[in-house]
Amino acid sequence: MEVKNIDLKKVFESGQTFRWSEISEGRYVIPYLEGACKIEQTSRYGAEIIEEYGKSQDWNHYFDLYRNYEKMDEELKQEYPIFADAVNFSKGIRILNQAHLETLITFIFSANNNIKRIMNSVNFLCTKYGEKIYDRGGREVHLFPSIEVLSRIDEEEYRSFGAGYRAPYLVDTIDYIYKNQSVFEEFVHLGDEDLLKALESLKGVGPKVARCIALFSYSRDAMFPIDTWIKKAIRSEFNMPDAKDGEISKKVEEYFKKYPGVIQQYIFYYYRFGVK
DNA sequence: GTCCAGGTGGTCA
DNA sequence: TGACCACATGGA
Repeated sequence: MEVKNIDLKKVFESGQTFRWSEISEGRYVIPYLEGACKIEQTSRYGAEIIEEYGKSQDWNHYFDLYRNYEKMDEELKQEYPIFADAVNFSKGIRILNQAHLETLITFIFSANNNIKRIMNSVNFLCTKYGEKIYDRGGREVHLFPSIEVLSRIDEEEYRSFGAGYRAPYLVDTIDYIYKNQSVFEEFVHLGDEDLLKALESLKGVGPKVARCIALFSYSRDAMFPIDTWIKKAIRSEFNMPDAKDGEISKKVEEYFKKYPGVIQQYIFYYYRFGVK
C-alpha cells in the first residue's frame, strides 16, 4: 500500500508519536492497536507499506490519508506567509490518528520531558508488558499494553520506566480509565471544549497534553498545543520576547484560524529541528 | 555546577 | 482567575 506525501524520518522525529522503531535506514515498524505495519521510504516523499501483521488495521485512517497535504501546504503558506519557511521545512509530516489509550499514557510521560527519554520510557513499558506479535521473519513487536495490564502496574514500577514524578499521575489516571472503560468511546462524541475539559480532569493531563491527545488521537484539527518550542516560535515571530503564557495563548487563538493543528505541528518541527 | 525537555498539580493571594 | 514553585531524570 502506498502512502503519499510523507517523510517517515520527519514523522518519526516529530514528537507526535513515541512508538515507531527504525529497523534500518528509511524503514520503520509501527504498532497500532492490535496490529503493526512495516513501512519503507521509497522516494523523496513517497512510502510503501511492505508488510502488515497482527490484526488488520485501517492504515488510511492512521496516516490521515483522507486529507490532501499538498493542497493544505499551499493554503497554509498563503494564510501564514511568515511561517512559509516552517511549512517548507516540515514538508512530509502528516498528523497521525493514533490509539486513544496509547496517546493518553504516552503524553502523560511527555510532560516536561524530552522526546528521546519519552521514547525510552514508553519502550520499556511496552517491551515488558505489551503483547507480542511477529512479522514474516519472526521479528517480534510489542503492542501497547491493555488497560487491564496497565492497571496492575504500581507506582514504583512506573518510576523504574523513568516516569519520575509523573508515576502517581499514571497510576491515578489508569485506575480511573480501568474503572470507566467506556470513556474513550464517549470522548469521541464530545465537542472540542467538552473533550478538553474531560481530558484535563485526568491526573497528569493539563491544557497542553489535552490538546495533543485531542489532535493526535481524536482528529481535532482546531487544537494548537503550546509547548516550550511553540512559545519560542511565537515570541520570536511576533516580536514579543517577554510575552507571558496568557498573552501567547491569546495571540495563538486569534491568529491561527486555518488548519491550526497542522501548522502547529509544522512550526514545532521547524523550531525544534530547523535552524534558528 | 546550571539549564532544558512536546508541563502539571498544589497553594496562595 | 493568575503567579509562583516543586517535581524525576538524563543530556548538553
